[in-house]
Amino acid sequence: MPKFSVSSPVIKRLPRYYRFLGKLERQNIIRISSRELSQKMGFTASQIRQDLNCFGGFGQQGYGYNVSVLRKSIGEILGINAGNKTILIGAGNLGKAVTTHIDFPERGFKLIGIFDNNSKTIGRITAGMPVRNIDELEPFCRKNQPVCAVLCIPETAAKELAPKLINNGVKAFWNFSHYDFGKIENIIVENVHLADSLMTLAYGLNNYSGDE
Amino acid sequence: MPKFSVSSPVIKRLPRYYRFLGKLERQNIIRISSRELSQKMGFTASQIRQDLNCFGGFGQQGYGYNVSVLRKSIGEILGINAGNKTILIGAGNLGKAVTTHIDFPERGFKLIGIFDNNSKTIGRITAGMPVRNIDELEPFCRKNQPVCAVLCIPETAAKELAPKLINNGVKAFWNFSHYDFGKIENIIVENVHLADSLMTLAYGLNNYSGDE
DNA sequence: TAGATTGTTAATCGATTAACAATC
DNA sequence: TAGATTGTTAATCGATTAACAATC
Repeated sequence: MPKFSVSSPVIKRLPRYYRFLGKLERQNIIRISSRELSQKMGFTASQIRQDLNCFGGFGQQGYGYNVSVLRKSIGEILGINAGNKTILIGAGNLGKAVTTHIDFPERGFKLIGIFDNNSKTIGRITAGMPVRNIDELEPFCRKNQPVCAVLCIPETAAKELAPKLINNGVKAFWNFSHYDFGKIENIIVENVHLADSLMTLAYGLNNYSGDE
Repeated sequence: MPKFSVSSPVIKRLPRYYRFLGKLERQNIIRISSRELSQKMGFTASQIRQDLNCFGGFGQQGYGYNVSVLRKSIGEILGINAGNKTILIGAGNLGKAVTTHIDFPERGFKLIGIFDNNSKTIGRITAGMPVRNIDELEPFCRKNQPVCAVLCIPETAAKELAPKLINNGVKAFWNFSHYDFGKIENIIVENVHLADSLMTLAYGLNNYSGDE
């Protein structure tokens, strides 16, 4: 649907639009103009119209945008209904939190397996399924063909497992580890560097907050 | 130290530099040129030199940069030793994971209190301290003056608590909730929208991965 | 129809990259 | 000194904003 390759700043804004439109929908707001939406979201109206027009004309001159139609459209663009088969590796504190905190189906993913190497954790029921032994990882992949892996493991483990997963057909990684994938053809990686985020906050706190 | 207000893309790269320099240090690498570092990190050498020169000349012509000096300098710029007093609100799965997974002192923060409203959670020892009743939040703030709050709570709770925390002198928020702070004078907010991150990955998976 | 607001083109702004003189 | 590599200025690139004709 996109006219051509859409720039990454635009794509990163799509979930935000989706979220805000959801809020509007829950407030029973039927239509909204780019100007009203811009005020609510802190973007410019121009940017909103530019962004949306990367994917086609969702609005109507003189009227604006239909909230629920627009939300549904953005959901489709994002692939919210794709149900991409996904495994999660590392059922420690972080892995468990991700598993319980994120509504995978709602975001376009289907969690089909959880793995860990810790004998205390293996077998425990998490998100309705038993944590599997990491030894079963490759056979499991061959059989069930997950396309996405969530990495809640240390850097060293990620470094070791990533090539194996790629070999077994995994195309996308949600990477919470410090392992650096670099650029790999046809593989997409979304890094979540929580510590980096916190350090950015430290910078702000020490340089911009308060009376300066 | 910064010559003048440094742009946000630069600041967001600082933790990454810090992290990579740490790796180099552990490999006992003493010096590195911007070109070598650029190859390792996937930036251009030009960008690295530009970025660093926002804060002063850390290098030496003909030599490059001293790894550990540069790392230490970036750490100081980020405020890694500031020990900003911090409270965490919401000791559910996500809050617990953040508490255990993030090394706060290492990032410039000192965790001094954890709060929840769930009677099952209150009193439980987490990160070496008891989870406090949310009712104690304001008195605690008045007494202990935290400058930073980590919000691992739902949007509604964040909406209610944010103004109270600001009133009590909190200057910085690490916000895992969907609550939208907007722009507030002298208050800095670092949002972590995990679901947004995952949806970005969905987009990539459905549009760029594989043979397209 | 007149008013409103989009879709889209053009102008601006900022960030990245290239180039090179300064200098270790 | 000669070679290497920075610090910094200038050129390019891309993203955001402004403007306006198209149109509901």
